[in-house]
Amino acid sequence: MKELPKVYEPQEVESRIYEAWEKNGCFRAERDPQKKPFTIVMPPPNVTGQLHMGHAMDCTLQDILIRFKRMQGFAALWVPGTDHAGIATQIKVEEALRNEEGLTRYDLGREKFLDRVWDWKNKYGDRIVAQQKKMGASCDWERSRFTMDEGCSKAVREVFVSLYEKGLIYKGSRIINWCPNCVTALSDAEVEYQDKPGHMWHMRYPLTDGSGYLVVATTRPETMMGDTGVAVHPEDERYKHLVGKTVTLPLMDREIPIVADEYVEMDFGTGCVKMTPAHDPNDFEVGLRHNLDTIRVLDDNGRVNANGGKYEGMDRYEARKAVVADLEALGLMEKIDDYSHNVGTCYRCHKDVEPIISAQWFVKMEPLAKEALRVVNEGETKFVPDRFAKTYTNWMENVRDWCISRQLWWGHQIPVWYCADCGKMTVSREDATECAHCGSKHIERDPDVLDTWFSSALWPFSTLGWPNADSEDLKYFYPTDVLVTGYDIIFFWVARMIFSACEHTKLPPFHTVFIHGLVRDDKGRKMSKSLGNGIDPLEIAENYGADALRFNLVTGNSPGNDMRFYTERCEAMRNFANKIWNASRFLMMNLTIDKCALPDKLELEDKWILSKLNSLIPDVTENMDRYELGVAAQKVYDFIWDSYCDWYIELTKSRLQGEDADSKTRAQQVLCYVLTEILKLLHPFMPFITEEIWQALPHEGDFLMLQKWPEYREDLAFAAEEKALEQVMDAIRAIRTRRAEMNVPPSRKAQLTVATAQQDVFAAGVAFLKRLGYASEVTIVPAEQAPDAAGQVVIVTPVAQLFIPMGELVDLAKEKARIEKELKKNSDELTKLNAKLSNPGFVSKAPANVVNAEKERAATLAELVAKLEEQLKTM
RNA sequence: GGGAGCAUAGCUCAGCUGGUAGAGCGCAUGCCUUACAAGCAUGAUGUCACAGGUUCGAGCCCUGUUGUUCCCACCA
Repeated sequence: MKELPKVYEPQEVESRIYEAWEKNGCFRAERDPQKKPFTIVMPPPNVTGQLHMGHAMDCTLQDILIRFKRMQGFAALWVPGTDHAGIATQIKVEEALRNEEGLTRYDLGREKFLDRVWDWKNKYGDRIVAQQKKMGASCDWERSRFTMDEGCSKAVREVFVSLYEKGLIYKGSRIINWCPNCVTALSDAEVEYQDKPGHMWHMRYPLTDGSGYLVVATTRPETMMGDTGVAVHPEDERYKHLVGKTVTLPLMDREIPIVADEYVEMDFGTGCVKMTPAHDPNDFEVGLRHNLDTIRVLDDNGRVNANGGKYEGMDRYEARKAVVADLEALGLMEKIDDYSHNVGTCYRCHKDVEPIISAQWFVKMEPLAKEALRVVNEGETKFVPDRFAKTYTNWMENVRDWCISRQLWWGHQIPVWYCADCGKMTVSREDATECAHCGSKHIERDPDVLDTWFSSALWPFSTLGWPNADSEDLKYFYPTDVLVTGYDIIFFWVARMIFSACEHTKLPPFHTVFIHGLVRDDKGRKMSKSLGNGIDPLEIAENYGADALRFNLVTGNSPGNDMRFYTERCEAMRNFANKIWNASRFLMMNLTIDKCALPDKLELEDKWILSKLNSLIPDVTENMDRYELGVAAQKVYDFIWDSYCDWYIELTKSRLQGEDADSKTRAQQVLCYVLTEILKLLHPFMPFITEEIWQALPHEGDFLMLQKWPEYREDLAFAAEEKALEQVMDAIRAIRTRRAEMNVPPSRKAQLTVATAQQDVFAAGVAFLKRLGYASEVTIVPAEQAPDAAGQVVIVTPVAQLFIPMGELVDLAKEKARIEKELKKNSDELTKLNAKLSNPGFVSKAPANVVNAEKERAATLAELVAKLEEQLKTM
């Protein structure tokens, strides 16, 4: 027998096991008509990113589900892949370019720059995959995809063109969110609002006729050069008479109209609002209604442009200062209040976003949202936990058109060509060489690329071969089953996948969206680079083992809720792994059999553990089916540590070390059988250590990960035996408690007399009472033949009285006090119970099994109370 | 302004369809009992935020209150 180390060493085991799985094709999903498919597509991480704790959790949850389903006999496919992550990746490469060579992307030009990005992608693209492998991810790596690979690109092209042809993609000039730092448009979802302290400037705009001035209140004085009107509420008595007149825009000396619009709130500010249609979405709308000019005053870099008069060339913050100073100098600044307000910032660089009017491409959302809402409302796609369905529908009901063009180079370039001759657009699935309208060769491709999420939105079907309708994978594995992701990208991604799939495949992409929370640091803060409070999952895996990390990430929190990450908790999980390791080590040290089949004869403790295991199996399976992974894991944990290790192994020791060879073999068989079943139940959570141990045990088949998930067995339900042994265990616990209270060391054995009506049960438990109850000798007598209590310690359990002659060790007064305390506790409980049972409402309305259970409990309590009272009398 | 979550042991959190309040860590006491001191045994600690209601019975269901966190929208 191999000598195993006392302490489990995960590092060596994990890499070796993973390699073995991979080499033997354990992760490969075959299309098997005999099996049902089960498919998960992985949320593709940024190709140049690194695995963080959130990924680790996401990865673990998916791996648990996929391993569970694989063991249940499904053709389980987990499609991995990475995302090109437009802005993020481009920024990184630009940074490197600047730092290493002092160049900008413009210095290189588009083509050469893109070559650089691909180099970067090829260099770092495998890093995240390696990290996922460390976590134990059982993906089908051969089906790995990238959002810009050929197939995905084809899908993107197809979707763009078909949406365009249906009129669901259009180009238009709208107010969009513009990041002057990233120099691109952003979608609404990519803007994060932050409360920032600022000011409310009250500025005087003189009436052109010289009859006074209006005061407008604004938080953004630097946009005033683009003002093309002042709006007041039509009902506002203060300003009604001025509507139709004009004011002269200070500093620009331009005459602009005063218009009436319901948009203005009379109670806010001064009731007069400056209108800057080119730089504010609301002003833009008002501008449309009143035919106001649109004057853009900021350029793409956030600097004042030629329309900004003398401020041209200043950046937006300089311009603000200058405008304010000039107005003050002119006596036009009425007052400045402190005012904090929400400012939109770029989700990438966190710089302030500018609303700017710009010609961009949009997806028309309303028609798409309809079906996307229906599938969720009608339950074709369910959210777990279901409260997130509300988050989803809320967003979908109010969704605005999606700005999909980005002024970047890295991404899917928009498949539209503009003709220099006829001015028309050619929108094409293939690269165009001539104008589709006039045949001119003078065409130029739209330089913009698509929002990264445009391609991610197609991920569930583009990875399976769509738009190729003949794709076998698509036919077999699509629609997928479960999508696992954090609640933070429901809008970015989940929503867009659902409407895209509904539109292009006519099916919802998955039936379940399993949402998890964020992993936070131990103080409850979000882990972030800027705070420097991130914990590297790989470092944790290195120190405690990937199994321990995984277990930590799924236990102790419930679906959809954030969790705090405590490194100390990993220690506890590592200890658990070690516990299993040592239990297995013990078993292997005692193993003389080469098969784990159950014996035909079972003893009391065998039936007890088998029966408990038997009820654990459907219990855990049900939790898994309901995505209550943490609860399932906890139950397996408890069973292993408490039932198997602390009790069953201890109960078998006397047999393993005893003379009876048959009994010894049978004990080994049951130990081995139960351990094997446990390893299966635990495998999805802790794949490495379970596989390692299973390989060392007698087994059939090649890998634990390909074994069949345990099922309930009618022939292994032993309710009576289970209950019987519990009675002995109760006695053992009672003895231990008393001895501990009296500070008797375990080494000091004592004689034990058991007076009970359950003589058979206790007879079967003699060995246990000796070993675990520290009895030197055990005598069992009928209940009515209980010995004289004088000079003995008497311990009362509901089914037995235990007598131990160690009077000299006992402090009588203390003992009496203790019994009185116990008596009180039990009689109080009994009183409560009796009150309940004499309540006619309870007896008549509560279900019969509940009433019976309570009656039974009252009976045993009454017996216990009587015995305790009797015992007190003798003292 | 709209929506959602959370409030349970000293700390972090579980608690499934209402039926005797749990875990891990920490704490206390005793044990090197030849699988494991990363362990074993035993123990202490709860007005389940507050106030009502439904029910025979509420940590769980309903209403309201307070505190707290988050999401969405956004008034210049």
